[in-house]
Amino acid sequence: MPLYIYNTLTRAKEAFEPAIPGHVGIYVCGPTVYADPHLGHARGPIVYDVLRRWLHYQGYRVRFVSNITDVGHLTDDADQGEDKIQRRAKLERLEPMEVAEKYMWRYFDEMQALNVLRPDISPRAAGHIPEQIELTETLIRRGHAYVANGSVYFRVRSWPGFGKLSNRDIEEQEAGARVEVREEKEDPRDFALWKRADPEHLMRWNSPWGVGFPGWHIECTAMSLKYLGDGFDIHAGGVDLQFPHHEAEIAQAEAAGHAFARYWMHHYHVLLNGQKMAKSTGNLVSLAELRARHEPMYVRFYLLNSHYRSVLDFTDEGLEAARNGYLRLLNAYREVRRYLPQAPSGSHPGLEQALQTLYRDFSAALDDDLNTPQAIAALFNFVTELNKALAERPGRDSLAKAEKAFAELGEGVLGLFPPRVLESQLGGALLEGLVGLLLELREEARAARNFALSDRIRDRLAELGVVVEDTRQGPKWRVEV
RNA sequence: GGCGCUGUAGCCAAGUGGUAAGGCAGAGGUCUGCAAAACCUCCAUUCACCGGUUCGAAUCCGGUCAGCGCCUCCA
Repeated sequence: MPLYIYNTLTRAKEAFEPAIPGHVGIYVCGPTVYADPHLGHARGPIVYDVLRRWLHYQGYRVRFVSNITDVGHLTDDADQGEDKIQRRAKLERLEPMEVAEKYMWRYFDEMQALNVLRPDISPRAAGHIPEQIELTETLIRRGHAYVANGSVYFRVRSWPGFGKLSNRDIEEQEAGARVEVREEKEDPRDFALWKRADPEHLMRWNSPWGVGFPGWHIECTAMSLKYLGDGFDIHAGGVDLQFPHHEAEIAQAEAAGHAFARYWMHHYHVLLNGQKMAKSTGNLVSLAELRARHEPMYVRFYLLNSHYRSVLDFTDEGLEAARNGYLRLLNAYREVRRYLPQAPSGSHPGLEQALQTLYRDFSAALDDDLNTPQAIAALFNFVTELNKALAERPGRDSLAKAEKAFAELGEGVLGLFPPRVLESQLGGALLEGLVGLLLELREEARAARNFALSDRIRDRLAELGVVVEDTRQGPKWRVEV
C-alpha cells in the first residue's frame, strides 16, 4: 500500500510517488535563528522526522534538507522593519553571525534532545547569496522582477499562479489594507527579492544592484532547487508559512522557469493552555525550560499522539497523561530486553499473531497521511498482548521479533526510544553494584519482616529515581526517565 | 472582510456511509508483607444542536450555535 499524503496544493490526500524511483527529496522550512527555540518549533521537525524515518524504513533513499535562516527575515513582512538577526545582535552586542551561530546551535541541541535526526543538509541563507542573486537576475530577465532604488521586487501581477497554494485570489487582496504602500514598489503586493542596505545595516553584500541583502522568501527557493533539483518531491512547513512565504517561493521558482515542489505539507500549530503561543503575550515555553523539567521523549510522544494537521493544545495535564502512557510503552520494551537473554528457545503463537497485527496496523496508519496517533494505538494494542505473553515465559524467537519491532517501529520510525531512555541514565557497574547491594540488604530486612526498613530503602531509592518492584523472581529495579 | 479548520466519554485522541480504536484518569478484582508493574472486568445506545438524503450517518447535504487558525511577527 502506498503512502498517502495530504497535499496542500490540491487539498486532497494523494498517493506519494517520488520523482525518481527509490529516492525522496524533502525540504522543510527551518527556523530563523534569533531567539531560543520554543515548544512550537518542535512540532514540524518531529512530524517531518517521522515522515523521513518512515520513508527510510520502507527502503527509500531520503535527502532531507532544512534551512537555517540567518539573514533577510524582517520584523515586518511589508518589506519594512529591521532584520531579526540584526535587531538581536544590537540587543546582545554581538555580530549578527554570532547571534545566528548561537541560536542555531541551541536549536540543534534541542532537536537532538527530541531525537530528531539531523538534516542531511542544513543550508544557511547567508552562505547562498550568489545563488539568490542569480535567481533574482533570472527573474528580472524574464520580466517578473524589477529594480527600484537599489532593491529588487517580484512583480506579483506578472504571475497569475500567485495564490494557488493558499487559495487566495490575489486580485481581491485590498491594496495597502494591511501593508503600508511603499513608494518604490509598482504594486503593494510585490515582495522583495533583494533589498538595498542602508548605511547602518550590518549584513551587506555586493550585488549587481548595489550593496544589499536578500529578501526572505528567495533563500528557500534557491536552496531547495540547488540541493533537491527541479520538481523535487516534498516541501513542508508550518501553516503560517503557507501565505505568503510558500506562495512566494512557488512564484519565484516557476516564474524563473523551474518546476517546483510536487507535494506540500503543512503542520498546524501548538497552543499553550488554550492560547496561541506568541512572543508578544509571553505565552511561550522554551524547549530548554521543558527539558529541564521533563524527559524530552514525553514531549515527543505528546506531540505525536495527535495528528499533525490538527491544532494541539499543550497542557500540564496532557503532558502528565503523555508521560504515563509513554512509560507503559517504554516499560514493555525494557521488559523484553530484560527477559530476552534468559528466554527459552521456541516461539509464542499469541505473540506472533500480535506482531503481525502490529506491523499491519502500524503501517496502515502511517501510510494514511502520517496518522501517528493511530500508529501509537497499534503499539499500545501490541503491548497489551506482549505483556500477557511475557507472563508465560515466551520463546526466544518471538521475543527477539518483539524487540526488533520496538527497535524498528518504536525507535526507528517514531523515534521514541533513544538509547538513553533504554539504559539507566547513570549506567555503569558502580550503579549496578550499589543498587544490588541495597536490594540485597533490603531482602534480608524483608526476610526478617522488618518492613519499616525495607520500605524505607525502597522509598529512598524511588526519590533518587530508582524504582524497585518485587516479583516472584526477586526484586527488579530500573531508573525512571 | 477573505481563506480555512474544529466541535467524539472527566481529560487527550483516532474513526469520513455499516453500526464508537487507543491512551490518561477513575471503580472493582488477581498478584503482593504493603506497594509497584502487569493482567482481568467496568467506564459514550452515543459522536455540539436542528432538519434532510439513505435500508443504514459521528461520517454526506442544508441551517444554527460555539471555538479556533491563517491573511500581521510567528513553527
